[in-house]
Parts: sequence; structure tokens; C-alpha cells
Amino acid sequence: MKKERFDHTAIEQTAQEKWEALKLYETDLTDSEKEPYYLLFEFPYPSGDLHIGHWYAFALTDIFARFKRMQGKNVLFPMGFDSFGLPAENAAIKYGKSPEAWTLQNMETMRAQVRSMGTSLDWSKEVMTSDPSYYKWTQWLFTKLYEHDLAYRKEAAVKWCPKDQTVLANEQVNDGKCERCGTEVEERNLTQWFLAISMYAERLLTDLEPLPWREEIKEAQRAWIGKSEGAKLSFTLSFSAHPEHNDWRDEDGNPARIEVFTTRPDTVFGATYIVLAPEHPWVRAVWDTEDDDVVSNKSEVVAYVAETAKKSERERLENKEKTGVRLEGVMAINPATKEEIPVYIADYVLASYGTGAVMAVPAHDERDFAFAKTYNLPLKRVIDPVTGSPQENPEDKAKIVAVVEHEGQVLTINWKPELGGRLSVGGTAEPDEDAADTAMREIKEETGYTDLELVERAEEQVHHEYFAHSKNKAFVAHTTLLHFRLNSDARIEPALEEDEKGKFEVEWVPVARAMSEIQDPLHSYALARFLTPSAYGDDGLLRNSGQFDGRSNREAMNEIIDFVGGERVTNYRMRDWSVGRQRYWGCPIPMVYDPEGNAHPVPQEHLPWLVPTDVEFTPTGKSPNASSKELHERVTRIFGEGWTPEYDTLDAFVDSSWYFLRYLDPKDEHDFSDQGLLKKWLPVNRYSGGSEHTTMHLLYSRFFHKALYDLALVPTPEPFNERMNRGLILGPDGAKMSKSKGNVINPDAVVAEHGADAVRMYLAFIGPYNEPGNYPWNLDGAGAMRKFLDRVYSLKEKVGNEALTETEKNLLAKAVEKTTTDTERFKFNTAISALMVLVRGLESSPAVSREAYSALLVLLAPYAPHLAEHLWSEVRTEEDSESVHQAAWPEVLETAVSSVTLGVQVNGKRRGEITISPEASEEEAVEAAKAVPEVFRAIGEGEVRKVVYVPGRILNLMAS
RNA sequence: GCUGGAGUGGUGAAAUGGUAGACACGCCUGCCUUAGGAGCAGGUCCCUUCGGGGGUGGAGGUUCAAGUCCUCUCUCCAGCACCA
Repeated sequence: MKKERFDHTAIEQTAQEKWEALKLYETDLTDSEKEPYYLLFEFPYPSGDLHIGHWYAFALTDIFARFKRMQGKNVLFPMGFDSFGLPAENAAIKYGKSPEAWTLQNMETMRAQVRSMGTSLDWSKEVMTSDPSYYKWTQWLFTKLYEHDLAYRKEAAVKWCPKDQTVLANEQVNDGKCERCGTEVEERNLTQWFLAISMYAERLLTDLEPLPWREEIKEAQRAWIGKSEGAKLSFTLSFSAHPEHNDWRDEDGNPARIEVFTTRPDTVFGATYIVLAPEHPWVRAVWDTEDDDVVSNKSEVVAYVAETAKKSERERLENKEKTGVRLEGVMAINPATKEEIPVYIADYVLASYGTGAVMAVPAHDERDFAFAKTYNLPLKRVIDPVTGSPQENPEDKAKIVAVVEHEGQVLTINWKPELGGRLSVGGTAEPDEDAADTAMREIKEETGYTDLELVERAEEQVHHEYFAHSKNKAFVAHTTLLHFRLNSDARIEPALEEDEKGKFEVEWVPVARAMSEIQDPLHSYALARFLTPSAYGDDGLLRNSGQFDGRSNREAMNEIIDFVGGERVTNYRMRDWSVGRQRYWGCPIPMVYDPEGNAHPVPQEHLPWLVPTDVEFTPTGKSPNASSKELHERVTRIFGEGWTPEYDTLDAFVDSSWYFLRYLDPKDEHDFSDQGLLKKWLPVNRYSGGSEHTTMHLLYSRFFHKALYDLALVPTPEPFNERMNRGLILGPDGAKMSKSKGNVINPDAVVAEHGADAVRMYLAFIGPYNEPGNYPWNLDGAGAMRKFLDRVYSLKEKVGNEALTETEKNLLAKAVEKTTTDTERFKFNTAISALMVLVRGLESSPAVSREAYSALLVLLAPYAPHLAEHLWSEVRTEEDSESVHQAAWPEVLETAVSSVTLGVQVNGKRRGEITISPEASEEEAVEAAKAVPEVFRAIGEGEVRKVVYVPGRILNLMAS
């Protein structure tokens, strides 16, 4: 039989016209009967072209909107445009068109395209961030934040893109390059507007916990916030060569001491020098002072500071070799040991994190270790490592582990695996003998080598806890580590104890192999300790730490902070949000300056504070708005002579931080939204978006929302409940789509061929929508979906007035159950597969009841809204709703399933299957199973000793 | 390096601890033909002496039963990264 191919163009148009005529998708926000459900997706930037990624974002979220509506929810499913932004300005520069006109035209094109997808969007709630009726309220909210000290101005080093001629947020810089154009980013000091997001760091962190988000999303936010707990410690400076400077104060009158932030105050006894960031205020003070004697090598210091200032952040990172300069004549006093330690400046210390100064503990910090190695600074170990596994009441024991090296090889004792495998040489320390002597004697006895030279004796001891099975006793071995070199292979006959003979082999193995083969934690520590020296940051027992010796470092942490007069502090990586942009096509910052230069917010009656139109927006490094005569005249007219405008515009992330609030009341001229509706509709039930917005947009809007919450402007502390990150549609070549690669899929051509429904379904079928994955676009897939839809279409011919059959009932029960749960979980792929199974089942009988077919159409409606609508209009009866999209989603049916097929295992291996009633008793099941030849054969001579029977699931027979 | 996520056919992928690979793509065989980018039927993890045996990156473990839980390990992806 030749399948009929339906005319999707006609069907789509008719269906869309019908929906508009019925006003199906205009949500009555005040409806009090149905439960509200706010479904949101990230509104797009109007770039002008609608690519397959937009389909993936909008059309698939639409599946869920239709589903929830059919479930009787009052669904708000709005759309808008994030229409301020750089591309409009770039296009304007390129084509000489006004950014506004360019943007408006793009939005017009995109609206038509989005409609063609068959989305059930409520366009009556549309917002555009570049529309004065919207940005009036962006500005108003900004002034509210300003009034509550959440928006402020300060001079700051900002990231500056020389190509785009604008300041970038930290997030817009990737690997030291502008995320937009890839140009190397520079640092500039400018007075900038900031939003105080760091004040909300802790709440952004704690409120994250209960949110039902995927762990990776939460983790990305946590990493971004970057909380670390530690202490601020004070190091007093001393000017040894010039004690008269000990009263020295910096410009602000601060005494000569340096505050450091550290997460490891427990290691303060091991701090052997101090490092300041080159931009540290104290260094600046040294630079500025007239007195050349404060730092005797001032010119060298100044040169280093100037050199690092020239370097971009990227260059500083590229050069992993640590550089720095010592401040000669200045010493710091370690508050724990009271010893004088040198002070350095080095660019591996960042001015912007912590206090811009660190105490260097080279023994326990990799970076400090690297720096110390370069500058030959002393290491002081203050923690004895603990290895092995904790034991109860271990007995003390003194041990020695010796690493013997000779020509790139290490002397090992290779015991039988059950006796410990490969180890380095070791033994028990004798109380009256030097450890080195004991070790040499033991090595001689065990291996016969005599010509040994001690290279190093580890300063620290390793506390190794273990359980000796031979003695049935737990021990903690206080282990001395020794490093020997073999000078010659002079060797005598080993003098082994009787019980040791033949139990091990003496073997020289290359260092690398020894490292991988020696598994015992104590011995592998010893090896690493001598052969690949590095810092270690692990926990253990304090040593070289005065009164704290022998204590656990973690447990003594707080006491050490108190001991040195420090203060417990929490530090965050996240810094305040720089929101000023030296750009034209953005929301003007609604601030003006009086003749003295003080900032004042533009009063509400003058909002919206319009984007000027008489500007020169070719990049000059200044905000284009500075060239507007109108803006100057406006300020003079309203505020008076001598007043000046703010020229900067807001980062577009500010616009998008609250758009979901405006959807509720997009035309309100008197308020940013409606309090009653906010109460009813917040938080957003489900927010679907791209993983690229996990840290920026998502974090910013959470912050913004919390700030508004504190100002009693929104009713909830969190804006979004569920968050779903979707994946990425790749080009057919498996690479990310981009115009330059020429692998961009034009959806229009595919839609023209297979229809919007087929494209929607293909995208839905490609993989789970709630997991970020990468899916190469495959045209055959859309064709396959079309084939399926054609089958649904052809199936109509078999529809008759017969009653629903038992078979159909069972098929439907399964399909309803699966499509309901899977659609709910955004697992559209498996929901579609359930529909396919259903259709195949219906196809296999000669006739299909109208009831079964109608039910199929209802289940299909969210996925293929046009075709479902068309077929519905052909088969529906008087009682049915006019549109399939007004039909109720079926309840999951409790059908009396008459029989189930379940697997039969014998001794855990599948041998066959039986088809029995789900209520069948164990005896019946076993009886049926034994009748299956394969099962019978598998049991063979044996006897069934035990039966595991899970009705409807499995039957497992244990036979001997 | 740190953190998180993930490893299942040629591909996209399925599997409340209970018949591994559903549903598709692709491929193979056949049928039909008005020769199509069509439709239909069957096949498609590996080995097999056709009884079976093996198989979810690898090695162990828990369990009547493990892709799923636990331990170790390898690989890939993502985020962060000189953050003290």
C-alpha cells in the first residue's frame, strides 16, 4: 500500500489560523480556577536569523507548554527579545543603519519565523529590553539599587577590549581574550559603575542548596562564587637596616604591617617569607614616598611593578616561571615564630583576591614552593604527614624507611604480594642507635650492599598507622625517612634471619617504575619525598609549631589563629559586577553629575532616560553618548548649568536579569510589574536554557532577584524553581555550527520539505532534552519523523466506530503512562518512542476504534501540534473539544493487564520467559517456568533449592 | 591541577537493582514497481560444534540478580584555574 503523504503546508497554515482565531494561547494571568504554571525559556537576542538552535530552544519548550496546558494548568509561556547589545551597533557601524531600526527589523523577521514553528507562545506578553517602556523600569530598578547602596561607582582596573572599545565583565573574558571577538584584553583603570553582587555571595550559595537543579549547574555556580574560609593574619614590618623607619606609616596612616589572607593559618609557623602583589597599596606607597631608604632597592622594585603593569593578564599567566623582587631592607615578623622573614613582590600574587598579599609557606604550597626554589628561600615543614588507615589504640613504634638510589634506579625489596609487594628498604629503629646507622646495618643485612652515603634525612616524620596481621595488633609507626646513595656496588653475602629467607627478592628498578609499583602509602610517600620533591598540602600532625607540636593541624587551626592574633574570615572569588559599558546601544545608566561631580539618580518622573539619537557611534574609546548634544542639553535643561550626564550604558545582563518579571505586566506604565501577579506566578516553575548561561545570566538574575526581594519588590528570594539546560545542535559535520565553517543548517529548507511537526519531533527525538549533550544534525532523522507522521496520517483510513478493544486499551495504557512521565521529565525522545510503539500496535489490527485514534492524537498533540489538529478536526465528535489542544491529557489508566511476560533465570542466568497473570502465585510461576524447555534443561538433574519471584518482574530459580 | 558530569552497537540512544541494546538512523537480504530521496517483509552486539558461551572502558566487591550500588583505575567532555 502506498502511503499517503499529507500536505503539511496547508495543514500548518490552517491549524495556526485556527489557534489564533480561538485565542488559545493568551493566558489570563488572573484566572483563579486553574493552577498557574510559569514556563520560561531564555529570550533571544534578535540577531536576525533564526537557526536550528532557536528551534531547539523554543519549539521543544513548546512541547512542554502544550503538555502542561492539556493537563489543565494555566500556562504562562511568553516570549520577548533581549534587544540591546553590541551586534546592533556593529551592524550600524558596518551598514550605516541605526541600531534601533536594525533591531526592530530583525525582531519582525524572527516573530514570523517563530510563529511558523507552531509554538503556543503568548505574544501579548512580549517584552523588548530596548523599548523605552521596558528600559524605563530597568533604570528605575537601578536607581532603587543605588538608593540602597547596591550600585556604586569606584575606580577599578577593568578588562578593556581594544577592538570593541569597551569594558568587559570578568565573565566576558576567556583566557585573557574578549569572548566576543577574541582580541587580547587589556587592563585599564576607569571609574565604573558596579552592582554589589559580592554582598550576596553567601546567600547565593546557601539558597542554591535546596534548588532542584542538576548538580553540575549548582557546582558551576559554587565554583564561580568561589568561597574559601580562612583567616586574616597580620605581619608587622621591621626595617632592620633603618630602625628609625619602624614608625613608618603609609599615605593613609596605616602602620607598617601587612595583612594576608590564608586558608591555611595552621601552617603559619612555616611561613618563611611574605609576598605582595605588585599592585598592593603598600608597594604603591613605597613607590610614592620621597624617602628612598625605606626600601633600599627601590628602583628595582619600581621597574618590576612597571613591567608587570605592562603585561596583560594573559602574559602573566603564560609565564609559569615565577618571578619577583625582594624588598631589600624590609623584613616582616612572623607572628607565630617572631622571626624576621623577607618580603617579596611577585606577580603570582593577585591584587584582586584576598588582601593582595600572602604568607608564603613553601613546604606546604605548590606555588610558594616553586617561588622558593627559584629564589633559594628556606623551606620549613610544619606538618608531619599521616599515612595508612586510622586504627584504634595503635601501639607506638619507631621505624625507618630508606630510599637507596644508584644510577637512576632504586633499591627495592620485592616481597611476595601477600607480604606487602614491592617496598623500599626499611626497618625498626633502635633506641640507642642513630637512625642512619640502623638503616645502613639493615640494608647490609638484607641486601648486602655496603658502600652507602646518606644524602638527606627528612626533617619530618611520617606517622603511619597500620594493622599487623602477623601480630594481630595495630601500630602507629613514627617513621624516619632517609635518602641514601650507593657509591659502589660493593656487596657482601646478606645475613638473613631464618624466617626471612626466600620470601623476597632484592631488585633495582628504575625510579618511574618504582613509583608506580610501590603501593604502600608510607613507602610511596618516602619515594616521592626524595625523588620528586614538591610541596604537600595534606593534613597531619603539627611539628616545628611551638606549643602546638603533635596536635592535628585541622583541630588546632582556630587556636593558632588566636595565638597569632588573627581573625577568621571568609573570602569569595566573585567580585562585584562591573556593569558600565562604553557603548551606545544599551540601557543608559540613569545617573547625572552635579557641578561638583557627585552622582545623582535621574528622578522617576524623567524616566525613561532615553537613548540619545544624535550620536557618533564609531568606536573612539569614549562612550558614543558623549557626542550627543541632545543629551547634554537635556541634562542642562532638567538639572541646571554645570550638570553632566553619565555616558555609559548598562551591561545587557542587567536587562535580562528581570525580564521574566515584566512578562507578567508588560504594558504597565506605573510599575515594573504587578505585585499581585508576582505573588501568584513566582517563582518561575521551569526555566529552560543553554548551559552557556549557567554562571553569568543565571547567577546575575538570582542576585538581582534577591536584591529586589530585600527591597520588598518581589515576593520570593529565588526567581526560578527548576532549571533545565539543554544540549547543542551541531552541524552535520559534528562541529559547532558557525557561518565561517559553512555548516549552519537552514531550518527553512528542512521545514519546507518535511514540515514543522517533523522538525520539532526530530529535535525532540534526538536525545534527552534535560541533559546537555551534543547532537549532530542529521537530515535523515527529520525524514524518519515525517515517515512516522505519514503513518499516523494513513492510519486514519482504518478508523471506524467500533468500540475500544482490549488490545487497544493495553496499548494505550502503556503509551499514556510513558508519554506522561517522560514528557514531564523533558525526556521527549522516549516519549516519542512510546508513541511509535503505540502506532505500530494500532497498525497491526485491521481496524482502529475512533476512541483509540483520538487518544493517540491527544498524546501526539504537543509533539506534532499541526497534524494532530488536522486529524482531530476530521475524526472528532460533537462532545470533543474544538481543538485537540483544548482536549484533556489522559489520566494514566489503571488497566487490568491480563498477562505479563517475565524473564526466567536459573542461577541468575536468563534461560527463557513465561507469560502469566501478574497475580500468579509463586507456585504457578515455577510450574509455568518448568514447562519451558530451556529452563527445564538448565535445571537438569539439579533440584530447585530457592526461588526468587517478583511478580511481573522476574523469576529466578536457584538449582543445585 | 581542582571540581563536576559521562563512558553501552557503525550512529543518536533505551533500560524503578530484575529479559542489556527499546525507539530510530545507517547497513544487509528479499519482495513490489508506475524505478523513488517511495512502499512492504525480514535481518543487523560478538563467538558457537546450534546444546550454548561471552558482552555495557578496565580490575575487584556486595547481591538470588549489577549498565545501574561500593572500592580502585583508565579515558573523554564541561566548568574553574598562580584564588593563597
